[in-house]
Amino acid sequence: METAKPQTKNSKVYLEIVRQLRKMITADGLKTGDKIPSERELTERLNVGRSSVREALRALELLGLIETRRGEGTYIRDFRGNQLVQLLSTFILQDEKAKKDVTETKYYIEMNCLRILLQKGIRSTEQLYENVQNNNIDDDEFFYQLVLLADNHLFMRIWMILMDYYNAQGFENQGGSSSDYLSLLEAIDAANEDNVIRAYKKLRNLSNSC
Amino acid sequence: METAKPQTKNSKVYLEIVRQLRKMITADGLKTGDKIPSERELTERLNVGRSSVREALRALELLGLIETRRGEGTYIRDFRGNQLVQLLSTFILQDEKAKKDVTETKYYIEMNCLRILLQKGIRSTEQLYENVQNNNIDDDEFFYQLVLLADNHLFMRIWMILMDYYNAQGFENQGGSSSDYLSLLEAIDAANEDNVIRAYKKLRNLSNSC
DNA sequence: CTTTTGGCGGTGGTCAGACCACGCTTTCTT
DNA sequence: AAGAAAGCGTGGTCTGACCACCGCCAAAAG
Repeated sequence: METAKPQTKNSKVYLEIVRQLRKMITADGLKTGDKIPSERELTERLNVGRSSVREALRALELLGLIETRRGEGTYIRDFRGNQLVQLLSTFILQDEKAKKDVTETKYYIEMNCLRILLQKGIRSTEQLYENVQNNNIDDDEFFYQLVLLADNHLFMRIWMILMDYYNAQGFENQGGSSSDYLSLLEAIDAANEDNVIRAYKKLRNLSNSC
Repeated sequence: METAKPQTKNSKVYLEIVRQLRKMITADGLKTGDKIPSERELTERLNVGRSSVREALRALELLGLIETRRGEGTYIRDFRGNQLVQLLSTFILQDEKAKKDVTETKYYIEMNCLRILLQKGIRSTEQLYENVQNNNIDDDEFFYQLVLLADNHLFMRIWMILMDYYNAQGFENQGGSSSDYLSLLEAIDAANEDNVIRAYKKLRNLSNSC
C-alpha cells in the first residue's frame, strides 16, 4: 500500500499526489491521450481524501497537463500551453523587466536554433521557401519550422512557451519584409553563420552590436 | 451579491473563481506580497463551496502565482515569469532524447549569457577572478555567477533547471583547467565575442565548427 | 511595572459523505 | 431489430467536521 502522505511536515498532500502521479505516469509509460485512474481510485490507492486528489488534478488541469471529461475520466493532454499562458500573462506579467526578459530570451533561443542548424548541417525546407515566396509569412509559423528543424525538444518546448507569452503581451506584430525572411533562409543554406545572425537581426530590427 | 457560478455549462466553478480572483486583484490594485481574502471569506463572497475555492487556490499555487502560509493567509507571490518552466520541465524531460538535449541546451544557454554580457557591456567580477586564481573553481558556481550577471531572470531559471538535470544524470565531469576559465574571463573583459566563444568551447571541449 | 504564558480566534490542510450532471453500456420494451 | 430506459462509473460541487498553525492579547508570574 503506497501512500501520498507528505514525508515532511511542510509539504502538502496535494503536492505529494502530483509527484506520485508523475511517478505513476512514467512507471506505467502513459502517453498523451491515455487515461489516468479515476479520482476515487486514486483516493484509495494513495490513501488520501478525494478533495486532495482533486486539488492536485485541478492544478494540473489549469497547467494544461491533463484534461478531464465529465462522465468519462481524466486524460493526459498534449501540452500546447495556451490557456495557461494567457492566464499568467494577464495575471502577473505586469513586471516590465519580465517582459523584456521574455523578448530577449525568445530572440536568443531563436538564434540558438539557427546556430544549431548550421552546426548540424541542416538546410531549410522547400516549404519555408514557398511560404516566403508566396508572401504567405506567419512569423510564428516560420520560426516554428526552424526550431523544429533544429531537433532539440527542449528548445522547442521553451520556445513555444515563450512564443505564447510574447503573443499574449499584445506586442505589435513582429517580423520584417519577406525579403528579410528570404535572406535568412539563403544565409542558412549558405552555411554562413555571420550572415545568418546578421539576417536574423535585421529581421528583428536588432542592433548590430554583438 | 456577486457569484462565481459558471456562466456557461462548460466552465467549471474553480475556473470562474480564478477569473474573479484576477478581477478582484486588478480592481483592488493588489500587488506582490499583499494578502488576498481568506478561503472562507471567498466562499461567502463568491457564493461557492470552500472546496471549489481551494481547487482554484491550489492551482494558482502550483503555478507559483500565490503563496499560502498556514495560520496566516494567502498572499500574492513574487512571480518572475517562470515558476512555470520549473514545473513543466519536470514533466517534459522524461524521454531519452531530451537528456541529450539537456547538454546542448545548457551549453547554448551559457553561450547566450556570455553574449548578453558583451552586448550589455558587463564585465566579470573580482570574485570570479579570485576563485579562478585560487584554483577554487566549481563549474556550476562559476557559470551561476556569469548567468547572474547577464541579468535575465528567465535564462537564470532555465539554466538552474538544466544544471540540476545535468548533474543528476551523472554526466562526466565538466570543466577544464583553471587557465581555461581565466581565458574566458579575460575574453569577456576584452569584449571580444569571437574569443569569448572560442574560450568557452575550449572549456567545454566542443568542436570549433560553428 | 515588565515579562512570560496561556488561551482564543482566524487561517489553511485534510477528510468523509452526500448529491448532482453527464457519458457510456446494458437491458428492457416496442 | 430499433429505440427507450435503467444502471453504473465518472467528474463537479457543497457541507460540515476536525486538525495544525499563527498572531494577538489578556491574565498570570516575576
